[in-house]
Amino acid sequence: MKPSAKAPSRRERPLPDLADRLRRRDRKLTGQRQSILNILVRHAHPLSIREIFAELEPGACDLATVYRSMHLLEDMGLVKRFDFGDGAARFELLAEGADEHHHHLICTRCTAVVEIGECFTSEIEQRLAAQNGFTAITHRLEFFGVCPRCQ
Amino acid sequence: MKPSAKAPSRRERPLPDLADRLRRRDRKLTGQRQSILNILVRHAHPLSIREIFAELEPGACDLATVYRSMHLLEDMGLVKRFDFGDGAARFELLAEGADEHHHHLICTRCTAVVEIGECFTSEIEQRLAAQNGFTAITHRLEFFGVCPRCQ
DNA sequence: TCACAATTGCAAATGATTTGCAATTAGGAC
DNA sequence: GTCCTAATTGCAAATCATTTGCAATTGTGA
Repeated sequence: MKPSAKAPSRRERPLPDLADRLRRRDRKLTGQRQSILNILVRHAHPLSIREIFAELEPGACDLATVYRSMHLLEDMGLVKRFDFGDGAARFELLAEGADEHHHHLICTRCTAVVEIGECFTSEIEQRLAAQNGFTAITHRLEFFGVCPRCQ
Repeated sequence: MKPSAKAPSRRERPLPDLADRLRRRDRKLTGQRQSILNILVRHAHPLSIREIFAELEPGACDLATVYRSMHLLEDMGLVKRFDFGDGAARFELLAEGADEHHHHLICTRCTAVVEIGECFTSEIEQRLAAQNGFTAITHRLEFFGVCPRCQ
């Protein structure tokens, strides 16, 4: 491994309680995890693994470690995974505790993303659950179109 | 190739106008395409490539050909592609001309699929388009949950 | 300062899907 | 029915995203 090759810039510790949340689960606060989170903090939009990896300082973190970290962060509820249908998962940082359920409007040409705060399907979910005997219903909803700049 | 090794059963020509639709585009009505379509006709639910391939008579059609055929059928508007988020595309036959816009309720345990005829997002689409200057808006919406049998 | 589980890098393995290429074939023309 | 040619196919190798085995390394609590 290359432990000390990690961090030039020193503005780590993105989420104030990050260390605690990790510790609570017997996980370690490693340099690579901090680097990844810093990148997520700087971007409001969903990032693909490859985008995250590209922003990491060269040698800061292995690609496999990014994948593993995203799984961990997802399990911990720190990030939310999105699937825009292009074969690559995207991740967005979730604020502490907040549920942050929302959707996206994605440009099919340039992949620009507009966040849509509202969600209009909860009643529908209830009804579907009742009608079909399903439980634990969730949904995935994304909108696609051509953004103003790409028209 | 194994041309004559194709078809034991002889109830081909699934869609009455299939040949015409293909011809119109300078495409050929091959045995493998008929076999694939026959399978789709027999199943009302979205099938993955692997499921389609498994139902083909052994040696009837190469896996690569199934992939290529699904692209062709999709381009021709004969099938609709779905993404349930498990990394494998699914395809469902579309009836002639019909738009058939609909969604699914998928069991996260056994992958059972319930078709949901209604779609409730058109007004929302309109609004999103107007608010964000997007055009050609479409959406992907799937529900997930645990079906009665898996609870 | 220690011990040990958690973590990481690296490389190889997966799994879905695509593609190059030479051989084959469907379908229109004669 | 026979030809001709572009469309199609099988096969194998190539991609791409993601995962995993393993030995070396490092946070962390004691």
